[in-house]
Amino acid sequence: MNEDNFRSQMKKGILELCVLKVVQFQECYASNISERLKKVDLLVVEGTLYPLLTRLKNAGWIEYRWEESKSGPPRKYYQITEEGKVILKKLEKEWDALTQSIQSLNQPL
Amino acid sequence: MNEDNFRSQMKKGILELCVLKVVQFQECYASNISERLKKVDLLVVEGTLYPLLTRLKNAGWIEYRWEESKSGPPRKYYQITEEGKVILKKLEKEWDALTQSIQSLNQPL
DNA sequence: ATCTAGTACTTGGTATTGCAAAGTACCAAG
DNA sequence: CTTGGTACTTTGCAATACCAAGTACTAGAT
Repeated sequence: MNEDNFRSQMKKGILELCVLKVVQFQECYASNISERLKKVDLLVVEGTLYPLLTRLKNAGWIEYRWEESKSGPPRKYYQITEEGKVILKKLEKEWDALTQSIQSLNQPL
Repeated sequence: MNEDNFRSQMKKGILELCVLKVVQFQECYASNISERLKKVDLLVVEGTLYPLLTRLKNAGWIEYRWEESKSGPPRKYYQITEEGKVILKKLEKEWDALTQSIQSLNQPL
């Protein structure tokens, strides 16, 4: 056990929430999302982000359209679906509840 | 992907923090910890808690002493170590930073 | 004494998922 | 046509939460 890996471990399971939060406002492709998360010190590497986006898409929470790029191959621009918006609200509630729970452990019994 | 498992997924990686928070105040054995976490809806089952306690002990963040019990086998009473207290402070800072990061995703760009 | 129930701890297997690394594919500039 | 940049994909590994079964000890009932 190593505290240096702790942030990475903590991220497990909340990255879905973070990605949904990012794409809820506007269409993004992977690099947009990656940059946005990087700005808030939630670095996600390709090997994590792309499979995650695929899982979210297969779950029907996000969808994408192809768009040509001037500088390279076409990009998948993701947007949140109506179902995704519902899920996002649920996940945000769960997140708030979790932070409350942990907060409550700051005092004995 | 299924939102019902989300809370379980979110817990990944933060249970160490929760257990350290619980044992920082007083010696506990596994059932004490389990009950405390259950009260704040952070249910942890045996198969998760016991290996977790072993990992924390092997990392030197907690230690235990045996104590006889009137109703059953002896119990391992865990307490936090000095090193554990240092780690706990670090993890709490990481946790605060993480919640700040996620909070900041609640508005566009 | 032996059996049963309750408690405490341990162990083996599975599924999930973040990550590293390698691979594929497309485009533009030299 | 080669090189470099960008975008997406795939494979394998490691960590770990969970489930399920198992071990071990004590106390009380039969």
